[in-house]
Amino acid sequence: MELVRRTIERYVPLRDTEWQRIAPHWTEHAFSRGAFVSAVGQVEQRFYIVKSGVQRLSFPHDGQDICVGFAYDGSWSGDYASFVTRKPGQFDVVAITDSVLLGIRHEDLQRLYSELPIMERFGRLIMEELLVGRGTREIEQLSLSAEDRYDRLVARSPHLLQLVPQKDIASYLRMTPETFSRLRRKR
Amino acid sequence: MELVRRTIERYVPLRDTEWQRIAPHWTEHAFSRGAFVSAVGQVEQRFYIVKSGVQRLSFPHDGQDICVGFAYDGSWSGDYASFVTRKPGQFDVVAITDSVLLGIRHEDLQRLYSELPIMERFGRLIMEELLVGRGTREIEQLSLSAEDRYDRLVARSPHLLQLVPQKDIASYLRMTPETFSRLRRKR
DNA sequence: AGCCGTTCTTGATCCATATCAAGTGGACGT
DNA sequence: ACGTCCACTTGATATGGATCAAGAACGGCT
Repeated sequence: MELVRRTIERYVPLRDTEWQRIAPHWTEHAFSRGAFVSAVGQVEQRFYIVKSGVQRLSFPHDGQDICVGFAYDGSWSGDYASFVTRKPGQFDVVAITDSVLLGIRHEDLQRLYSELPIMERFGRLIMEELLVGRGTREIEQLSLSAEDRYDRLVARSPHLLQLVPQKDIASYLRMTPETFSRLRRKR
Repeated sequence: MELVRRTIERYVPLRDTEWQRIAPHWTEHAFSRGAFVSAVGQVEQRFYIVKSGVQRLSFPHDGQDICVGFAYDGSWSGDYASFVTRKPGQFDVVAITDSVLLGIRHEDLQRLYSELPIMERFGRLIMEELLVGRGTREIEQLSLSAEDRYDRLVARSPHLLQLVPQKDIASYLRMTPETFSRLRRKR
C-alpha cells in the first residue's frame, strides 16, 4: 500500500490527512498466470498500479490476439479507456505471470476527485502522461523498422524477453511468430 | 470567444464569475493555408480550439510527412505532447486551409488550474477524451485492412475528402497515394 | 488566359512479410 | 517418467501493397 502513496507522490505532494482519505479505497488483487484482469465487453471496474507481475494488453482479431502493450512493476494496468468511459472495453488484460495489483474503484476515485483537488490534479497528470506515451509509441511504430523496434524493446525492457512468450512480443512488434523467429536467428 | 465557453461547458458547468476569470486568457490566431501552427523541435506555446479551418498533425520521416491526425471545427489543435511536457515537440501542425484558432498559453492555463478546481477537472476530462480517441484509432489501424480503413473514413468523415489533399489522407490511412487512388476507383 | 509545379491516375513489376505445412523441443500435470 | 499440449523453428509458396514510371488533370500565380 505504501507503493500507492509513493506512486501518487511522484505526481503531487500529499499531506498525511489527505493520504488517510485516499488509502482506504485501494485494495490488493492477486491474479494467477493466465487470469483475466479485464476482458473485452466488460466495463473496467478499477484503475490499477502493478505491485508485481507482468500483464498483457491486447484485443482479439480473427481468432488472434493483437498485443498493444505490457504493464509491469510500478506502471499502470487495466483498460483505461473503459474505466474512463464506463463503457464495455475493447481490450483484454491478461496476467502473463502471477501478478498482484493495487486497484481503486471508479466511484471511489470520482469521490476523491471531488473531495480532494490534489487528486483531481493527480488524475490529470496521469492522463497527460499516458497520452504523451501513446504519442511517442505511435511515432516509434510508424518510423522504426521491426528490427529497430525489437532493439528498442530489448534496450528498454530486457526483462520482458524472459517473462513474455515470444508470440506476444511478435504480435506487439506487428509481425507473425515465424517472422520474429527468423529475425532472431539473424542475430 | 463564445465558442471557448461553449466548448468548456461541454465538459464542466461554468458560473459567470468563473468564465470572467477564464475568458481574458484566450486569444485568436489566424493562419493562412500552408502556415505552421507548430513545428518539430519547438515547444508548443498554446493549446488551441479550432474556430475554423483544417489542420494536419504529422511528423517527418525520410523526407516524407507521416500524417497522424486532422483537427477541424470544434476540435482541439496543436502539439499536445509538447504543450504538456514543455519539451521540443516531435510533430508539425500545418494549416491545410486558412484557419482561425483560439489559444491559451501554458502558463495561463496552469494558473487557471490552480485557481479554479473546475478547470483542473476540465483539463483531466480533455486528456481522458484524447486518450480514449487514441486507443480507438490504434485498434482500427491494427485490425482493419487498407480497404476497410478507407471505407471507415469515408463513412465517418466524408467532409475530409473535400478539404484535405488525398496524399495526406493516404498517409493518414497508412498507404501510398497510388493505393489510395486505386481504392477510390473501385467504388 | 496561360504557364508551371504539384497532385492524381493508371499500368507494370517487385518484395517483404504473411500464410501454409511439417517437424522439434520444452513445460506441466498426473 | 510419460504423454499431451503449446510454443517455437524451418522451409515452400502466395500476396497485398510498395515502388517505379509516365501521362493527365488540377490549381495557384503573374
